[in-house]
Formats: sequence, structure tokens, C-alpha cells
Amino acid sequence: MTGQDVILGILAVEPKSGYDIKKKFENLFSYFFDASYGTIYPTLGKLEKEGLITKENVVQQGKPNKHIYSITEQGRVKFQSYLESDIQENVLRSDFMVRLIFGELADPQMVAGWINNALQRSQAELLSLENDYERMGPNMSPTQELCIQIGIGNIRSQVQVLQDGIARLRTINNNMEAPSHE
Amino acid sequence: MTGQDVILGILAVEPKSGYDIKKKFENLFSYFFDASYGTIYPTLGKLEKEGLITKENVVQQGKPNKHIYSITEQGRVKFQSYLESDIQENVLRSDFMVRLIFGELADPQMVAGWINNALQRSQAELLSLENDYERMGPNMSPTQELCIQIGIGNIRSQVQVLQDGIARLRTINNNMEAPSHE
DNA sequence: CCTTGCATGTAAGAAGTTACATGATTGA
DNA sequence: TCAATCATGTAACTTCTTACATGCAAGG
Repeated sequence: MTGQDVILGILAVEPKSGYDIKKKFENLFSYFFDASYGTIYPTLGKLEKEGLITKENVVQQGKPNKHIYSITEQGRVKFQSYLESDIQENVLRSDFMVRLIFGELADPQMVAGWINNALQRSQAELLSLENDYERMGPNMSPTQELCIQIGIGNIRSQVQVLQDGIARLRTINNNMEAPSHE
Repeated sequence: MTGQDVILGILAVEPKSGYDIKKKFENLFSYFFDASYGTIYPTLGKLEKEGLITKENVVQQGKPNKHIYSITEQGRVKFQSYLESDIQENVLRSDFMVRLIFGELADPQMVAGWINNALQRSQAELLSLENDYERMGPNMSPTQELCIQIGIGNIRSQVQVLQDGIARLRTINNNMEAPSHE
């Protein structure tokens, strides 16, 4: 699975501009995929050259013009062949967890800061995802619901483990900062 | 955080060969970081050239020679500066979750296959991680324990959500394959 | 006036993977 | 005899990010 496959999939649902696609990544895909404009625009150009999508120039008043891309029959075939390919394993890259491995090499105050920071981020992301689910839930397909449930379950578990971990580390060693109240 | 930072960190704990470092990635880091030999060896060469590590040739009998790398004082300073840098956000790339988003564009039988497959993988990884924790737990630092607890919590949650999801989808639509018993 | 949103793109470079190339030893 | 383990490395390629470049309109 590359950016190409995902972009083609988005256009298989409905025609969109590069800007719209970026929006999709920020909303629907944020917790398990992302791509920047530096990927999106060159990919759209490439897909068009290959005949998998077509471009239409849409003039707007009061706003810049848009290039709306639509998938072709060839594009649909290509996307189906992605769906039939083997599933790639999940890849997680976590700076936070790498640092936990090296915890003994770092100042305990700093480690405490990392953990509190991670907890705060996780709590914020949990709220945000739960909010998305409430807003979009009724419009989601069953598998899209499953997807966001996985995301929410993951973060909820992470928040729990971090809270327990902070409490436990505090008893081992009085180095944890008090959690900040905002 | 790049491969460089992590490799330097591993050598900050104790001297190792490229081969040993790969082993570490497969054992300790598997669920949140990985690097191939194609990253490890060129990185070791670069770090040596920069004076952050030193190489020692170790002759072995019955086995190929090893290049054991040790961190220098300069290397330790560099690694500390990584630890003091801002934490990068977690990045997850999940082909499975991408496909769940496009579930409506795929054959329901195929979707059922994806989910059962993901469940089986998750269950296998859960067993493997729990096993690691049992084996290595007593030798782990408190923050390393926290790290593996996060990993286990994540997968456990994923298994739960997938199991519930399979049951729910089965009531919606009689397309789910019976789980295989191995 | 300043920021946000809308909107498209390029260029340089970082980072990493895959496949290739080599070769001895051990155990089944 | 065959596979796995030990062990190091290169080259070509893919993929993606960051920074740059541009510019209008609306709202506070």
C-alpha cells in the first residue's frame, strides 16, 4: 500500500481535488495514514499520465480554481488489484516508545516529562476521535465504524496504561511531576 | 528520531555488531521500530566517519569475523542531544485500516477474509509479546516495562474490538467466514 | 492589518527498502 | 543434503517530507 493506492481509492468513492484529498487524510485517515501535498500533487499528475484518472478544471468565483480528478475504468481495475493484493503488516514508528527503552540513559525528570506529555497527547487524541465518531458515526459504513473503534480502543488502552504507569513509577521513585491541570 | 538515533542509543548501552543490532530490533523494538541491514550498515559507517563510534575487528573461530562498534564520548553527547529534542508524534501506517475505510468498494467475502486475517495476526502477536514480557520482564527497567505494557494493551484491545466486530458484522450480514481452528 | 482558508505546484534531499553478492559452520 | 545461523556489505530504487513559491478573499 502506497500513497497511490489510497489516493486512487479516495477518487473511487467520488471525484475530488488535491486539496479535498488532503482534507480526507486529516479527517478520516489521520490516525493510521497521512500524505503531504508534496506526495498528493505529484501522484495525481502521475495517475493522470497513466490514464487512471482524468482532470477537469473547475472555475470558482471568489476562490482559486480547482482541478477535480475523477477515476477512469482503468483506474478502478487498478484499485481492485490493490484490494486483491496481500495485506501489508501494520507499521508503527514511535519515538516515545523508543525513548522508554532508553529510559535508564536519561534524566528521570526528563523521562517523567515524556510520559506526562504522552498522556496529555493521548487524552487529546482520544477526545478528538470520540468526537469524530459521534459526529460521523451515523454516516459511516460498518467497516469504517470498526476502523474507528480500533483507533479509539487503542488510544483508550494507551491512556489507561500510562496512568497506571505514572502511579507505579511514582511509588518506585519520587520523580514524577504532578500532572498539570488546565 | 531516525535510525541513527536509535542505533547510537543501542551502542550507548553496550558495544555491538551490526548483526547484533538487527537482533535487538527484532526482539526489543519489533512492535514500534525496525531497520534493515540496508540501513544499519551504512549508518554504522557514517557514525564511525563522524567519530561518534569506533570499530573493532573481532576474530572468531568457526564463525565469520565481527565488527564490534563502541560509542565514543562525542557519540554520547550526540545521543543526549537526541534525548533532549522534541518528541516526534507516533506514526502508524495500517494497510488493514485503510482497507476498512474502503470496505464498501470490496467484495464482502474479501472483507471478511481481511478481518479474520487481522484477528489471527493480532492474536499471534499478542501471544508473542506476552511471552517476551514473561521472559524478559524481570530484566527490564521500569520504563521498558511500561513500553511493553503499552504494546500488549494495544494489541489486546485490537483483538477485542475485532472479535466484537466480527460478531456484529455477522448479524448485519451473513458473510463472515467461520474462524479457522488450527 | 493580520490570520485563516482556499488552492496548486516544484525541487532538493532525507530515509529507507529490496535485491544482490559472498561464504563458512552446524544440525537435522 | 538442505536449511538455518552467523556475518558484512553495496547499489539501485522508491517513497516521502520539507521548504519554497504564489496569490486572492473573507472575517475579525
